[in-house]
Amino acid sequence: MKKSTSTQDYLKHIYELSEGGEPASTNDLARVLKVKPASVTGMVQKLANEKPALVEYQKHQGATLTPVGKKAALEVLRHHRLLETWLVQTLGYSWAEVHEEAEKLEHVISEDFERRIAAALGNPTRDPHGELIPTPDLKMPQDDSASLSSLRSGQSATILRVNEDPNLLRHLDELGLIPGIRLMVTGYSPLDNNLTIKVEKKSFVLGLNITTKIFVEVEK
Amino acid sequence: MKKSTSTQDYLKHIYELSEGGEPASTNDLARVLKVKPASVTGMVQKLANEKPALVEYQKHQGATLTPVGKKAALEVLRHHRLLETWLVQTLGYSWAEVHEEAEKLEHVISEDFERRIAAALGNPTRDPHGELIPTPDLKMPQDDSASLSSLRSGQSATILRVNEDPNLLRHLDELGLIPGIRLMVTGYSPLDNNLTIKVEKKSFVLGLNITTKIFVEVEK
DNA sequence: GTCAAAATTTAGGTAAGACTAAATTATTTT
DNA sequence: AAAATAATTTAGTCTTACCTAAATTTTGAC
Ligand SMILES: [Mn+2]
Ligand SMILES: [Mn+2]
Ligand SMILES: [Mn+2]
Ligand SMILES: [Mn+2]
Repeated sequence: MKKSTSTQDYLKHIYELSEGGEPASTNDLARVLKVKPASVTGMVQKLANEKPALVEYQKHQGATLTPVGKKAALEVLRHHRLLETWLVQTLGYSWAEVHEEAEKLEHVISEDFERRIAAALGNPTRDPHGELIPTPDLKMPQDDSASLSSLRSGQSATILRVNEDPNLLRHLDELGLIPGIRLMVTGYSPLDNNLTIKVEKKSFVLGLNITTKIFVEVEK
Repeated sequence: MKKSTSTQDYLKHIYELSEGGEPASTNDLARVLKVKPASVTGMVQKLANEKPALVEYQKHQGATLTPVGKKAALEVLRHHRLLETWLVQTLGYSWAEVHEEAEKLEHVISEDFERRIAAALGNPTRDPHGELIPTPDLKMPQDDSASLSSLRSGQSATILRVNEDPNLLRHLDELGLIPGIRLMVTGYSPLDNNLTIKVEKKSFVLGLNITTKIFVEVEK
């Protein structure tokens, strides 16, 4: 029942690509997995014919996960996000550096290792990017964050998560807008949806392009 | 140039089996690698035909490492031993539990990861079992330890390493005879080569079967 | 609704690295 | 020195997961 590295990566990426409701297309999977579309077709057909089936697949309609496949995907995702958190906390990796390392380690660590790092980290619920970490019984917790773009003047909030786009990440890192930081909205421009936000003593004006990609917990 | 997990394990075990001077035999490799002898023949032939060659191989004569193969073997061994040290130090693994975990991780960590854990541990020279860790430039350090069996009454020493035999390990663990412990020889029996040793306030009499498998640094 | 472009699938191959069964070579025993 | 036993190698398969090239299906522009 132990799944290959390849299978685990397929399941993880099918999970991520189909989170929005749409099945993951052959082409999109090929892109994120860095293999040819023809290879993806072969692999999803195989995963759909396993017993029990890991994916639901109809020709030309893309792939979604069965409950069994989803468990397996969340297992890998839990490993990945715990590992990223742990590499950052204990080995001084930067936010940006951890991904590749976790991408390889996620497939080889034992359940014991998983429990040990989770415990050592105090059973965190989010990774360094702010992504939710699946629970030990492999459920994805409900995301209670709100988009920064939905806030208005006077509201305060703490950053939980930012989109993983590397360019955005670097930009926000320079501004100090990273998970854990507290901010306050001091202005809103209805015409262009710009928000003025204040962090510590500094203020920035941010466009919709940015504010929709920052997720926060609003103070009541 | 990046070597497969399989190749890395072959090289590591050829290194270990041929440390005594004799080439590693097909059968012995099959045993430690948990693979059939026929598979070993195929693989060592392949490794001998790589350019540059990783092993020296003559039909029926077993395999030894070329300088290139030896570097690669020491690389894996360094990873393995650093990982074991680190898992014990930072995640509370016991002495006995680490091996399997390190066996898988050794093949996937980056050089950056290696440097980070080495630095975090203070660049250790021995792993938790007391085995020497290859240096960053992949040389095996000179082993300056002496067998406990060579000591005589009045000499004091610190345990550096014990043989990895699981039964012996458990026994010595109960007696508190583990790397780092200081002991003194208080008696020697020429007829059976038994040694009486004192650790803290306790004394034990140990036979040659045990004393030849404990390695120490003698105090001058 | 037709038709070209884009996406997807099929068919046929390759490379690693394992296995089994049979053949060969080496080592012991007598 | 021959026979028996043990170790090793060869030959032929299998599985996994990739690839390319060609065929097909779907979609979007007119
Ligand atoms: Mn991965
Ligand atoms: Mn797990
Ligand atoms: Mn290994
Ligand atoms: Mn290394």
